[in-house]
Amino acid sequence: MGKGEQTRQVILDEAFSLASCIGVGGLSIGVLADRTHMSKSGLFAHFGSKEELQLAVLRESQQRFAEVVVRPALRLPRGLARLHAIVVNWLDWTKTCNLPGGCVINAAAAEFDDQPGPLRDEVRNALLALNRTLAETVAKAVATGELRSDTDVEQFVFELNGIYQVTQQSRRLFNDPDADRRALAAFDRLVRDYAVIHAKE
Amino acid sequence: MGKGEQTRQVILDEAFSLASCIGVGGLSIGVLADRTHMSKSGLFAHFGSKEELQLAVLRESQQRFAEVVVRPALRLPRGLARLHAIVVNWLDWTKTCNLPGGCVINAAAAEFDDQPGPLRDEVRNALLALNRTLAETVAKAVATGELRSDTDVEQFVFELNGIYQVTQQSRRLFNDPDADRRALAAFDRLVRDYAVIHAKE
DNA sequence: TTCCTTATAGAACGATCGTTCGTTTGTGTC
DNA sequence: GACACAAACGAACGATCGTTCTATAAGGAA
Repeated sequence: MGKGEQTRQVILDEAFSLASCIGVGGLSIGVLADRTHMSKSGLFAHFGSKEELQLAVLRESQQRFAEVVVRPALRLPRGLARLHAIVVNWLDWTKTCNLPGGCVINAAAAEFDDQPGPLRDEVRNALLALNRTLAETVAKAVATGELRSDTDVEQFVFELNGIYQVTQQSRRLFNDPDADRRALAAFDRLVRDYAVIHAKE
Repeated sequence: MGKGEQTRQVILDEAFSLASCIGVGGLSIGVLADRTHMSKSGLFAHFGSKEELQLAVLRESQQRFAEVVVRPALRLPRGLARLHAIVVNWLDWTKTCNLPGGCVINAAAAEFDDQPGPLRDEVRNALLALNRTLAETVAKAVATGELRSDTDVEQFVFELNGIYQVTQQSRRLFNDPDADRRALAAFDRLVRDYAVIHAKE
């Protein structure tokens, strides 16, 4: 890895955790230059524009998410076991990665949902891809016979997203110590309602 | 109402709908002055600081929320009917009010959850108050015998918040035409799971 | 070492930020 | 109409924003 790639990665690391706290929109070249002990122009040259820097941060976030949340779960057998692993990794990934201020993309989703442009597109595509992954995982749990065959997969994913978002808010804004427990309880209720009934009595 | 109060309200109206699109943190005195056809200093004098303006917007949002979401529902009998009304009003209130870019406070929650200060406190208190209202409403549905007596009220409210947040995201970021339907389906599933079983067979 | 490329620094640009100040305009009261 | 007070303006402040330019320093291949 050349010198350029190397420092670019250092910048991205810093931008990543900074954006976690103040949002992708709140990133500033000057502040980032200070934190990395570089000149503004030197840092700027690596990206060409502020927007490109922001996009790079969003792509970095996607990459780490795939490595930390999705990939480890792929080693488990398809079905509920894998789905459960993804959900747990998902809920914990802000702790696993260097995300002192919560998921970058999720915050960016609320920030840019009304501002058309490349940033909104990037966020949108990232979350659409995540939903697709979740949908496939749920569909496999239907295929294995663990979830009912008439399961509304899209609805299932919809509700999963709700659980994730309220958990983030409860943790970050309310400092609710029960957030994780409640999230898992909501997930259990979701799975139970869609689960195949094995025995009648 | 004196002249001062009058223009202050004009400013707040504009700031309110602007903040809906770009966030409370993205508000700027200059832009707001242009939109209201005032000078920066003239507008500034009404609030004394930018932060005070932002706080005023958040308080304005709380007031409108109470009028549009909670109050109309209080005319319905306590219990599931009232809870249902609140949820429906809640999901629709960005359409009812002048909120082209979604709920101001909810966006601010994601924006300030990592930045200590008066703004975070205001958002936090607003959402805590909402959760308290929701909890009381759910508790009354338990009291009327419509929901099971062992209902975990906090869990119920937790999941309600999840439904609200994912609905906002689905509508604003994904332009999902099914968002409202899915939200109501999730709410129905929530109520059904906690409802008292009337007949056994 | 030599040479070319890449990476970083430094200074400056125009724009916008929130804020302050002094002045002018407007409103309401005696 | 005169007066007191509130409201709005216009100009300017220092700071920071993203960006551009030119020049210096470092890196890597021959």
